[in-house]
Amino acid sequence: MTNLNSRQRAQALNQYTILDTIRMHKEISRIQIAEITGQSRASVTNITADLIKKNLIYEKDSKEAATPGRRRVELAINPDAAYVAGIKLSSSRISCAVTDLQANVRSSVVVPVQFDKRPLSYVADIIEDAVRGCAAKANLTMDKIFGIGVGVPGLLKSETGVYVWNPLYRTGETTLSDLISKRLSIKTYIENDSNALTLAHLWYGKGAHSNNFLVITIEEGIGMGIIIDRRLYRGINGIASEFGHMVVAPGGELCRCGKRGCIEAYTNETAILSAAEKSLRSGNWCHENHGELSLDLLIELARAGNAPLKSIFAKAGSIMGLGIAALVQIFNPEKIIFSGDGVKSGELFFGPMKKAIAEHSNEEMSKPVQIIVEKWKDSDWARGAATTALKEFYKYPFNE
Amino acid sequence: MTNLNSRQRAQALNQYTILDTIRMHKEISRIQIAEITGQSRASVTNITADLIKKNLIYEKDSKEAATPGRRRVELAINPDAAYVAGIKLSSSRISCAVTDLQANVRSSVVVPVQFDKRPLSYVADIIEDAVRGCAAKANLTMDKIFGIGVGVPGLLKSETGVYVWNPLYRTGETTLSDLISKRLSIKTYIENDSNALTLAHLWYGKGAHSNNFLVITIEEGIGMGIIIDRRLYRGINGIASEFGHMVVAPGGELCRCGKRGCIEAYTNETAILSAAEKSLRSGNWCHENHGELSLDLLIELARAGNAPLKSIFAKAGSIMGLGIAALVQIFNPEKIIFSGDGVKSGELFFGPMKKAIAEHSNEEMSKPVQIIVEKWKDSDWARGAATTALKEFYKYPFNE
DNA sequence: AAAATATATTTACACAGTAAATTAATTTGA
DNA sequence: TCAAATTAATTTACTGTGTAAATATATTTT
Repeated sequence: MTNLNSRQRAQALNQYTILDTIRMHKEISRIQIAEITGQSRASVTNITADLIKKNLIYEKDSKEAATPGRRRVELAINPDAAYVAGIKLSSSRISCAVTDLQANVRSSVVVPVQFDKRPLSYVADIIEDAVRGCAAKANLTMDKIFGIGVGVPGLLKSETGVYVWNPLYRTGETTLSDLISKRLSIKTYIENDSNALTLAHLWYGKGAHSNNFLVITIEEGIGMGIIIDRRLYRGINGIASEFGHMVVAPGGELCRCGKRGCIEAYTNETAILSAAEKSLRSGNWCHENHGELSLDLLIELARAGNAPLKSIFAKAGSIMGLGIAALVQIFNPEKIIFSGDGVKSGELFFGPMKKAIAEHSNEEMSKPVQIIVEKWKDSDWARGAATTALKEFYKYPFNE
Repeated sequence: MTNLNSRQRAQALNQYTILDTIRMHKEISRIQIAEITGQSRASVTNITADLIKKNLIYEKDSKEAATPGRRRVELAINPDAAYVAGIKLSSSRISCAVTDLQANVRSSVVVPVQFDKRPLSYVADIIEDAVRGCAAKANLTMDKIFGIGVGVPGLLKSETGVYVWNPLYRTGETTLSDLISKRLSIKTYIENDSNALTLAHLWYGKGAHSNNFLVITIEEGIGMGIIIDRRLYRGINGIASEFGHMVVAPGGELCRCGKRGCIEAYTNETAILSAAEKSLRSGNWCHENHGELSLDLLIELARAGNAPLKSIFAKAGSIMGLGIAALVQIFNPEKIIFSGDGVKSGELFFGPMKKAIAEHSNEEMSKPVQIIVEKWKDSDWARGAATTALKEFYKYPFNE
């Protein structure tokens, strides 16, 4: 599987390039593949024949076209050639999804869970059940699941799966990926949750046709993924892109990471909730009328015209904008994609953010950047995690 | 030269890999090359034979070794196989250097120049003279000069050489690289000065064995170069890494770029000089005693114990540290290299900077980073620019 | 139905790179 | 001093991917 010599590497690359080209274009003829990849038609015929034999791709019924000459036969990935599972760990729950080769979610489940008190094996138990349940729900036997991707918050060295900083469970000798792969006998890949989601954007989302972009995730934590030349950048220790804990206000608010003035300390859900609580308490607000304070409620009130709340969102947005401006100056990216549950605050947050970006970055750099706020779906995290496993599948589909 | 088919591309890659391996290791035997590149011994023999025939490399006299068996024949780049010229434009002067294939400076000249009043052709004239002079000084005829690299401050799209923002001369329709290549009939490459210097570090300097690092240049402007996976990152428009104009103090000092609170507005030579002048004027300092105010003088006075001056350097260092901390969080780089004339302020500046980095970044990320302050040589800028041309040479040395 | 046109496959082959054998250059030890 | 041992480099014989060109296939146009 590994340790190929230079000729085999060149061959593997040609094969991978063709498969990747088909995946990216969804439907594409052999001639187009030859043009795009620079390989000869004969070669494309051979390699695609191999892929068809292995059931990874199939020929679509050629559609009518009013041009003379033989019709192009469109090739497409067979989404049912294999499946993967994706797991996302959050502070309060574990989400699981099973997807096909095109990252279509076939089934998903969410299990509420408390991390802090239980041993890691308990977490692994829940994940095992979730994967089995998810597979069953999608009418799949476990042997159809090619791999499992796990997305976790915090800093971890992605090659080894070892945590550097972990907000969820106590870090021990065993890694979660080992526990899971042992239980289910399925290869398991662990990755920072934002990085995994970024890969999903690269392969199937708004970044499918971009080479350089950033993904910012807004949830309990503020995360980032960096795509450079269509590859995920992880840094020297695999712990890069800790954008949320970049300091924008030296000596400012205390952050849960221990530093002061981090972006996260102003922009995550907790920060907004606690600022809102303070504001509402000082006003004539009656708590019982609305029950538990939630982000959804705050958004509703702010949209209805509550000025102090509006300014809380605006301040958070401005701080975010200052950080994003720095990223714009440094990366000159094609686009910045905002994902995660936190995007629901919408223009309350992103309006002021965009203003701050314009103010704190050079026009030449900020104007061409596309700011994309994704519509968020609950299974997106787990789907992102699944992509981590999909990536491995596409890497080595030729050696059984 | 371009437009190779997939087989030719694979071949070119193998050839390049071997040449690159020799360059990186300075001296290396065929067996080692085979091991490192994963190619067969036979192949290495063939390709290196080709390189020897073309005079790009040569066999060193094998040295004595106390091990049994036939001695390894060390191969090395022939530095005299070709030469390149490098040009660096600063606000007050043009520096030129001619280097060999190993980036050794063979000769260099500096020409004082005023940009603002003259047409671009005047600049090109000076450059032409400088290159001819430099070549003569190194006893080389012009046909030995393979290429010219020009390093310029400001934002420019590197493929086209077109300026986006230029602090030196009025930007017109013609690009400087076109003017030069026409005059001398030598292929000319233009690149942001910091990027060029960063390439020099990657190929011949402190970054020679690192895959991911940053270079910060301190001069009139604060510049940055980003190396990711041994490649220079330029961003989507080729204008990335504008670190100097990242805002760290919203609403702070006015910067020459028009924004407020940029790192450059606190840390470049002008900022320090003007802060110092204010401080000295308010004290009992006698201007005539010391002549013109210069950075060298300020450093001398601060080192001698002038507390207000010391704190000016310290403040600049802290601001830089805040910015660097952000880079550390985002990139998790292996090392950060500081270059440029500004490094001469030494610990006055870098001491407080390091303290600020530690304060504003997570320990897991800041501790492994190597902060390297380069000793600065005057010809380093021009040498960096020359590297831009060298890079192109190594890319295509096989097709004449 | 033949001509024109475009796509895909087959054929015949080139040649870069490989494995294995051979040659070359050394040290070690008897 | 010379055979044995050891390691490096080259040569030999061959493999097989990928290529160019020819051919087959599928379709529209006239």
